Amino acid sequence: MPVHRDDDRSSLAEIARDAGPRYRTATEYVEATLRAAILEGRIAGGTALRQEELADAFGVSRMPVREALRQLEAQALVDFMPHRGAVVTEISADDAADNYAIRMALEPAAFALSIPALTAEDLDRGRELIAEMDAEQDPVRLGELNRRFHMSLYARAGRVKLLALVEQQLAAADRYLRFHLAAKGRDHLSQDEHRAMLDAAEKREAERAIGILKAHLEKAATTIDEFFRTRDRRS
Amino acid sequence: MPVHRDDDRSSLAEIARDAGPRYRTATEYVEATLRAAILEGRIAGGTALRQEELADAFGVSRMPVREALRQLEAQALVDFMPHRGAVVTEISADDAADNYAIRMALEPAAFALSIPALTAEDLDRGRELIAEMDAEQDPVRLGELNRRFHMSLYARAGRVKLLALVEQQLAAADRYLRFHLAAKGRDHLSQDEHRAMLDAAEKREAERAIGILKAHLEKAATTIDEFFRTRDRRS
DNA sequence: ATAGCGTATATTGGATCCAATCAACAATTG
DNA sequence: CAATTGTTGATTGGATCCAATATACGCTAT
Repeated sequence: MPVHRDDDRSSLAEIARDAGPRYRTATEYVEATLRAAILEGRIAGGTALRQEELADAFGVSRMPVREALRQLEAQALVDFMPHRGAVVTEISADDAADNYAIRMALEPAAFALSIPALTAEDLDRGRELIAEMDAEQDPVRLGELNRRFHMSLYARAGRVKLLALVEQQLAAADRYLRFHLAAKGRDHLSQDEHRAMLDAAEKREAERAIGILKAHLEKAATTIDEFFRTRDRRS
Repeated sequence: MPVHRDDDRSSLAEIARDAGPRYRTATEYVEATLRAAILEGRIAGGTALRQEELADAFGVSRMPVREALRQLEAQALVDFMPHRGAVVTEISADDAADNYAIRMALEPAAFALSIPALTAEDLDRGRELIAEMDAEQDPVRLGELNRRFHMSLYARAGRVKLLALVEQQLAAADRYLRFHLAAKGRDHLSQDEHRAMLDAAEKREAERAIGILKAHLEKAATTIDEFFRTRDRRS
């Protein structure tokens, strides 16, 4: 009988972890992959999602595709029309405004709850993420880093559902990141404000930190709104 | 050939409307019915939802049931465990706190956007709903009226996704209404505050209106939290 | 010529069937 | 006797098949 040393458990855990996320069901796999593709802008708004086509592409039958589409519908990433199928929801100036209205309501609330309980580790993680963003070129990775930075600020809010909602809205905002980069250029991603938020949070100056966050979001909302306005005027 | 008079259209529209919501797919039907049952507290948290059982009860096959459960999962009303099935999410003091944290972030924001644009019709509708609530005994109907009253205040916010999210959270709050009524008794449902909010909104005193709303939500959150604390202490 | 109606085809919605997985219990081994 | 390993029954996940519906096109009648 083999002795159960602690080493066994930890090395096994490492091996399992390095194997990467393993989808336990086909539905899970399709849903996660499709969602990422939509959020990263690899599937444009308005695209019709044919069940059979997706099934072939993913190497599964139509059924897990259908269940995945249902979940994406509930996340407002696809529109379902009975007997007409699923269509990737369109993005627009109006939708962006909605997204920012929601974020401007939720994120300051989460930040306020989190600030008093933030640890040194949280703040360090935030600083690391800022540094990574400075070096990153790929817009998709940039979006992920930005999302994780914001979440690191809210990590100690202690309200799981609130945080889940915030994360979902942050992910939805990724669909607009490309426009933000197109309008502003990649160096000007408000890293100063990110640093200022961290600084204020570290000093537990909640009012100031939240004020910067609000201004940060407001600015981003304005940038994207202007981008859409000038673009739509051209057509 | 029959002449198309305007009367035809209006009377037909009436008939169709009176016929009630007609579900175009079995999935829609199952999803709406199940969601209502969960939110109204007719299915307790922790209940395992067997697919075959539900299929028999609704007179459909397991497939529309599965798709409906997927959507409810995305709405955080059921928990899915691979190969173990769906379970109605548990309610708790913590979950209630989450729900109120989200509502306290979203609803004041929606109210602020809506107040300047509220019409006389909106305000009248609000008054009607308050009157109906005074007369209503059934807690389920009471929850629906309360939800519709709040939504009438936010109706002109002009942000569809924000409003959809608010409505979803208001519906989720219905699961706690029974506790609220148990703790406070049905006459004391803060109708004074409802009236005060309407009054302030009518006079376009945004600050005051929003202040009352925040206090209103805070009070409700405290009531439910106390209820859970005393109940859990008994066990 | 055009509005309305009927038909054909593609696509989705739903049902049934089979395979995979989990939980509980029995058996076995040290 | 305890812990692990098979084994069995119930339940979910996935595949295939059939039915229902929407869109496009062609036809007819005024």
